[in-house]
Amino acid sequence: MFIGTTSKFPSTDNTAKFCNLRVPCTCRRSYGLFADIQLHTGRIMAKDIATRAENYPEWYNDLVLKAGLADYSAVKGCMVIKPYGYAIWENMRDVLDRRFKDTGHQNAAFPLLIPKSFFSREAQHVEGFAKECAVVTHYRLMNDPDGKGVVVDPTAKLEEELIIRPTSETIIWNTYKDWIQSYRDLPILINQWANVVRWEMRTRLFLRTTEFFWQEGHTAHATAEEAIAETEQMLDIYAEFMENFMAVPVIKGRKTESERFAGAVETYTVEGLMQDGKALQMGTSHFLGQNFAKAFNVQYLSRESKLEYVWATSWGVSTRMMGALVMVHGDDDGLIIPPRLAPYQVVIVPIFKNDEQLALITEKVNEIRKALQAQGIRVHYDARDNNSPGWKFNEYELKGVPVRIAIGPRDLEKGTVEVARRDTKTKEIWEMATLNDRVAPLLEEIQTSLYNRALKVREESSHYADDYARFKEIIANEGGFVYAHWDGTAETEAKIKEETKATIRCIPLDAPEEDGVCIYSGKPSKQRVIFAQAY
RNA sequence: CGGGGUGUGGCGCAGCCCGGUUAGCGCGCCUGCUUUGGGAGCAGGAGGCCGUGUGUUCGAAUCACACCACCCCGACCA
Repeated sequence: MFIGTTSKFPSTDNTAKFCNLRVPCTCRRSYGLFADIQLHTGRIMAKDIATRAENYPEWYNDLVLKAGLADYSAVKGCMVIKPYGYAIWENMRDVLDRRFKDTGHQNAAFPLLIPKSFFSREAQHVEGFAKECAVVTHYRLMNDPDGKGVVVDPTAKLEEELIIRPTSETIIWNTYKDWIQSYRDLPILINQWANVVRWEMRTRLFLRTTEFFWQEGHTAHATAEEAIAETEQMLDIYAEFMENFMAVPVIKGRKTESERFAGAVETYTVEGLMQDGKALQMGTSHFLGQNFAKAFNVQYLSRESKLEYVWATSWGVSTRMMGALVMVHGDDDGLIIPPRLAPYQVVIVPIFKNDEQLALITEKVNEIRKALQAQGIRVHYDARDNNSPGWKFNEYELKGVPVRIAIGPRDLEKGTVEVARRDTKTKEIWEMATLNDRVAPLLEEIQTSLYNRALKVREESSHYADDYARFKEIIANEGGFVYAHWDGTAETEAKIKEETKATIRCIPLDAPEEDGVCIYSGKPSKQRVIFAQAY
C-alpha cells in the first residue's frame, strides 16, 4: 500500500493476532459500509454522539467537538483549534514541511493584507475571489461620542483598501517581480504556512470555515515543462502523504475548466471519498502558466538574452484534511487516528486501588514508556485518579488513540499487560517483556489496516454508469464515485450538477482511454471522468 | 442573502402558553469517606445581572417591541 517512502516503523511480519472480544454494552449501530456489523442493543448511548447511520453531519460535528479537536468560537464562521486537534495538524505539517524541503523548497512569509488593486490585475482571479473577500477600510477606532464602547473613526479611512488574503498569488507575484531578472534567479521555490480568510456563506468545522490554516507553495520557473513537472511533483507529494500518513486513499486527477482555480491553466487535485459517499477535495496543485507573470509583469532574461515571462505554479493543502481524517476513519465510538499522525500513539492506563499500587504500576510503566519512547513511539501515561479506568478507556477511544495498554495488579503479578487496538476494538493479553518488540509492528499494522479498510470502502462505493438513469439512481441512492463518460462541455457538466448535485470531481490521471458516449448528451467521449456529490 | 431554530451556573436542558415564594434538574467542579480490570457510590458544598435594550405591570426568565449573537437548511466555495 505504501507508495514510495520507507516506513518510520520497523517493517512488520509480526502481525498481532487479536482475539475478537466484543465489548459488552456497546450500543452503536455499525455504519452500513463497514463489514463488522454490530447490532444496536437499545442501550442509552453513554458518549452521547450521533451514529453515522442516524445523522452523518451530526456525527461528524460530535466527533470534532467531543474529541476535543476544535470548538466554535465567538466569531461567526471561525473556529478554535484545540490542543489535541492542533497536535494532529502539527504532525501533518511537519511531515509535509519535510517533504517540501527535501524537494528544494524554502519557507517564507508574506503579508496578510493585500492592496485591493492587486486583485484586479488578473481577470480570472478577481472573478473567482471577489465575492468572498474581507476588506479592511479603516485603521483606527475611537470612543463612541454618543456613549459607551468604540466606533470606527471615520477620519481614519484608508486611501487604498486592503484585502485580507484569500490566497497569496497577487502579493507574491508582485514581490517576485523584484526578485527575478535573469534565468539565473530561477526557479524560485517557496512555501508559506499561513492563515487565509474566505467569507463563506455557510461554514462547517474544518471543512469550510471563514478563516483556515494551510500551506501555499508558489514557484516560478523558466519553462512551462519545468513548471508542469513541479505541479505534478507536488501533487504526488500530497497523494503520498495522504495515503502513507493519513491512511486515506486518494485519486489524482485534473479539474474541469469550471472547477479550476481562478487564474490557473490547469488544476490538479487529490480527491478522497468519505464514509457517507461524498467526495472531498483534499488538496490542489495548479499550473498557472504565464497568467500571473503577465498580470504582474514578471520577466527574465534568458540565456539567449531574450526577455521572457516566467512560468508559475501554486499548490496547497489545508486544515480541511483534518475533516477527511475524521470522516474517513472515525466510527460510532469516536475518532480513529492513524498511528503516524496520532499525537498519542499509545496510551497507558493504570488500574489501581490505592496509592501504593499506583506507585508500583507507575514504576513499571516508566520502564515501559522509556523503552517505547526510545523507539520514537509517542506514549501517554494517564495516571489521573479522578477518572475510573473505564472512563479513560472510553475517552481515549473517543479521541482515537490507536493503542491502549492497561496495567493492573494482576498484570504486575503475572508480568502481563492488556493491549487493545482502537481500529478493531479488540484486546489481548501480552507478556510485558514483549512490548518492546511488538508495539511498533502493531502500530504499523494498524496504519496499514486503516488504509486497507478505507480503500475497501472506496472501492465498494465506486460505480460505473453508462446511462443517465442509472447515473441518477446511483447518485441519489448509493453515493460514492461514479465513473462515467462526459462529452467535455461545461454545459453538460452544469446540467448534470443542476439535476443531481453531482459534480465532476476530476478527470483521473490514470484513467485508460476508452471509447464511449456521454451519459447526458450521447456525444462521443474518450475516457471516463469521476462524478460525485462533494463537500 | 432567503427559510428555520436557539440564547437560563463550565456543559446539556426544564421553567415561559397561563407573570407572583428562595429559578430547578442532569453532567461537570470542590471537600470527605468508600471505590477502581469498560463511563463508580454516598454525604456535604460552591457556582446565575435567565443574550442586550426599551416598554407594559404593584411585580417580568415568563407578556410586547427592537436589537445582538450563534447554530441548522438552501444558493457560493478549499
